[in-house]
Amino acid sequence: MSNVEIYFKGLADLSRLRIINLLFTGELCGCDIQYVLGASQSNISRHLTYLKRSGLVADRRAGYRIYYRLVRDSKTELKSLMGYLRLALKDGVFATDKKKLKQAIRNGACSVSDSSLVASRPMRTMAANRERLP
Amino acid sequence: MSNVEIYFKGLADLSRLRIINLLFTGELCGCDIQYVLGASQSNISRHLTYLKRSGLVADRRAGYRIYYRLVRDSKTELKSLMGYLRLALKDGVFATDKKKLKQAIRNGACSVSDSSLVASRPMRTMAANRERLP
DNA sequence: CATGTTTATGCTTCTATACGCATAAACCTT
DNA sequence: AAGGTTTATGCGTATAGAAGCATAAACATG
Repeated sequence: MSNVEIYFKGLADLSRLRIINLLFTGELCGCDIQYVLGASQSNISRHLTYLKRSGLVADRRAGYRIYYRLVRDSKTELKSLMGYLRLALKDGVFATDKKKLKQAIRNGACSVSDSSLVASRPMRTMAANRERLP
Repeated sequence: MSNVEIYFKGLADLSRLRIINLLFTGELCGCDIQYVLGASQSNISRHLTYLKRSGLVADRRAGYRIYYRLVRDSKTELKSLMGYLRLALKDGVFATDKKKLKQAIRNGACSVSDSSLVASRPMRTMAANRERLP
């Protein structure tokens, strides 16, 4: 399959677009993504696997967490696609998702975009996320 | 569904990407698209319907032919997406498809990008297309 | 009106994918 | 080693999309 086709197949799903939208904020661990989307753990995991397979998302392990991020490819092609996404993901669910994420981070979610802050911030667990649920 | 999602679902298919690629050349009628992709008529028709529903392609009728074209939306968002596509669709099938199309047009396919040429060019039918097939 | 050209659609089949549930796997802390 | 947190995966099911075949619909010309 051509890159283009792979990218589009990866992006042709609302949940995955919502994840991409969140990742524009910075690196996130799976549990925070799960919290914002309000979906099941296996669901989120599968979508993240799909996005990795498509070459749009990369990850790194840190302890028992895995942090996901948008790939920073230097190729013009991918940059252009990301540029479009940044433009296009802004209304509706995408906006409310971002608000929800920021709120969660203020309340001490596990993810931080600036990894130098990790040590100085309280570590919140998934249980803590669950407590934030309505 | 958000626009983004609709666009990506519309583009998450190789045949439809190949069609978009051809339409960058200009307006095309269904039979020439069919000839280049080498697919069945109903197949092409369905993909074109899908692309129209997604808001990526527009059409106009001229006699018993229908000419399809990329939408020329002034919104930055869609322009950005089209910009990406123009960048990304260039290798592999996309390149050979374009060659095949140009060849077909030289040989007198029904489609012309410049409608002012219509009168002065011989009208070729789908039967003519079939004759060009191997 | 009869015939030919192009496009659309109803129907069926096949495949891909999304989701939930349960369980495994990787890693941590104590 | 034991128990807790996060992530991955196997399995079954439901749904969406893609393709082929036949047929209808829209339009033209003679």
